[in-house]
Amino acid sequence: EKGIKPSVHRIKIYKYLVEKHNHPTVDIIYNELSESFPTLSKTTIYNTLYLFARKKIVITLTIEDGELRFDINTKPHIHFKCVRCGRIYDVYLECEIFKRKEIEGHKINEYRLYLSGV
Amino acid sequence: EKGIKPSVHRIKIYKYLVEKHNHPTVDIIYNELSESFPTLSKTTIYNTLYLFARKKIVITLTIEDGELRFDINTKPHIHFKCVRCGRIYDVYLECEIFKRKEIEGHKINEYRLYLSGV
DNA sequence: GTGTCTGCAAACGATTTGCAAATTA
DNA sequence: TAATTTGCAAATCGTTTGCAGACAC
Repeated sequence: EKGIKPSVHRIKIYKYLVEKHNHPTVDIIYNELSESFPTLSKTTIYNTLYLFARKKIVITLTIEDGELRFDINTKPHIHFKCVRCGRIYDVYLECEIFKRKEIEGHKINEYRLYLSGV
Repeated sequence: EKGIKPSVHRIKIYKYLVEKHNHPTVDIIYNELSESFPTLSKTTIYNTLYLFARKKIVITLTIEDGELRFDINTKPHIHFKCVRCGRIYDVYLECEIFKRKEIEGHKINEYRLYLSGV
């Protein structure tokens, strides 16, 4: 996978991201995976996720202040957080502003749109 | 100001936000204000900013992961961060998606759009 | 065997809390 | 005076680092 050695831990974390495609924090992954895999450490999850992020296998999100999450879906899209159930959903909507490469003469590299509601 | 007692510290911090209208972190405020006001503590800045946020005098931003910033401009608008100079600019652009109150049957309370570029 | 991966434990930095002293009404 | 605000110091939490042992080629 893009120049990453497939260790047991990395495969486990990768599969978790693909199968759940929730938008987990490090803690969520740790809590869920360590049940079936008790020796897994948080350090390894950090290592792996930041490795994935560097290799552009995942993107990072901060929808709510101070909550870092990871998304295996690297295509540009919008995130919607339900304030009632807490889940995060991917939304694909056209928005003409996202197609612009510059605004008022300034180059734009990246768009992040977060929505919240019910 | 909306049911907040105007102590010396609170006024100082409020004026800072209005005059600079940068989008400071707690540390930025602390570093700049403590020069002219050496006894000011970070605790007070936290207290004051969270008080302002509760009273909706400021909004909070997290453009980059793990960096909490505060904005005295509570009107809905877009934030643009220049990756070269690090400054954050307010952008007012029409975007038809922002006017929608619901998407695919789900109510939307809040839109946050962050841009980065040069 | 060499280099990489893992995970404990300690370090770290931002934020929060407890509480006593200072301030304000 | 009574209630609120301030700020030090300690606690806490998420994240990072150092390093030694385990693992993979």
